[in-house]
Amino acid sequence: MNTDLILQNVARHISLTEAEKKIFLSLLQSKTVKRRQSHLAEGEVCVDSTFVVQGALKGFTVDKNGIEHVISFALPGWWIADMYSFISQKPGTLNIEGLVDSEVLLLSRTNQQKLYEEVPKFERFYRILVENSLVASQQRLVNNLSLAAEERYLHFTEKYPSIIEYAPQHSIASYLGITPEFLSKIRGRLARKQS
Amino acid sequence: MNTDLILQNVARHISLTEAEKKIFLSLLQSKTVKRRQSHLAEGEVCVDSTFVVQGALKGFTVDKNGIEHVISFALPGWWIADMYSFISQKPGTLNIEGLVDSEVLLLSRTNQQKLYEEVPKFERFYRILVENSLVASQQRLVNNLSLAAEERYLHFTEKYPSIIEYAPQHSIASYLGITPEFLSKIRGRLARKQS
DNA sequence: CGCGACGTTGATTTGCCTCAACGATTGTGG
DNA sequence: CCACAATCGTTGAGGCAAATCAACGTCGCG
Repeated sequence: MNTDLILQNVARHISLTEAEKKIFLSLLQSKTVKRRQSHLAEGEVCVDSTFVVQGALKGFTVDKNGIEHVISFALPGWWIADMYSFISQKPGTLNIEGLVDSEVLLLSRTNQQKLYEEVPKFERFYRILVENSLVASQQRLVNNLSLAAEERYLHFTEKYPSIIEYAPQHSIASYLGITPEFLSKIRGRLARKQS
Repeated sequence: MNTDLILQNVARHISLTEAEKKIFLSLLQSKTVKRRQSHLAEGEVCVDSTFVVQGALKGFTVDKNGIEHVISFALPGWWIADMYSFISQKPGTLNIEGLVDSEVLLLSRTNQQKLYEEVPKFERFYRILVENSLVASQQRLVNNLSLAAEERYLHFTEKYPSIIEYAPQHSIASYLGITPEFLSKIRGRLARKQS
């Protein structure tokens, strides 16, 4: 189990003694998620919060017409979960699967609660984590409401250049809220402009 | 200062002793925000997290074409802030103003930090609060990506019937991500269908 | 009263979608 | 190691949901 990245991630917001680190790590479970393999499926309860050590995942919902809507990507150092389901421990609507073969660490809801009790500092850690997610989510909302598709794409490539290396183009289109065909046309236009 | 509602709000997630309640309340400040009065303006640092006791507020950004985009409403019992600015204490992009004459309570960032130190339970309280906001924000993203304007409007009226009593129609249109004209047409269509 | 904010309605335009066809890769079973 | 299917991106023609623009009626308020 490669724990460097996650300890580093935690250390950005709270500092732990060696004993606390040990407790934390003992509550984690490691897993590999292969490319295209489902890690969480719609209708299941999201038992674990997932930390990506290596590789890349995507989280998405499927609407009544069978269309995928990518809600989030997760790269090394990022957390991903169906927050609604994870918090309520009721069946959720999110699917999570590997974009490439990946290494992840799991913290179950039960273990998270244990962690809060044994090392209360983690309340702060997760508060900050969730605060940052909220800021990002709201920013994305604003972008979707106020920018045209082409601008959203340019923002995206600037903000998350590394995702482009992992995610197929149609997943990026889905994340941006447009069809793959239309993203292709945007890219064509931009490439022509460039030259 | 009417503190019943906010103590009730806190009690939903953590329980406080009388002494802790006293500390908490001593860190709050009360204020009235009149209809159409700005409570927070773009470019300012969001010093306070705002709890609505009575009335209603809206939070919105203004894009480069001068178009308002309503990010959130806040009714009695709800919190509102420019999360990005509040957390980082850097100038933000959100505007907040009264939809009607309102009573609010303010918790400044400094006092919040004090609160975390003096009553660590509040770390948990705000974690849960932010978790719920995040779930709502993500759900809204999904809706915007997967539903047509009419469906979004129907969802909205079902989920937030009370907002309709306070917010003018063009603010609701903005929240839904459509123009006021188009919302008017949707409502016309629905009314005709109804009868 | 008269002005500004608000909602409505219609004509026209447009950003993005749908559908369909096609090449280039990838991967998989025989 | 090859044939074949599946996945992925591209391109074009046509269509639709929602935007834009403009005109108008109503209401509340200084």
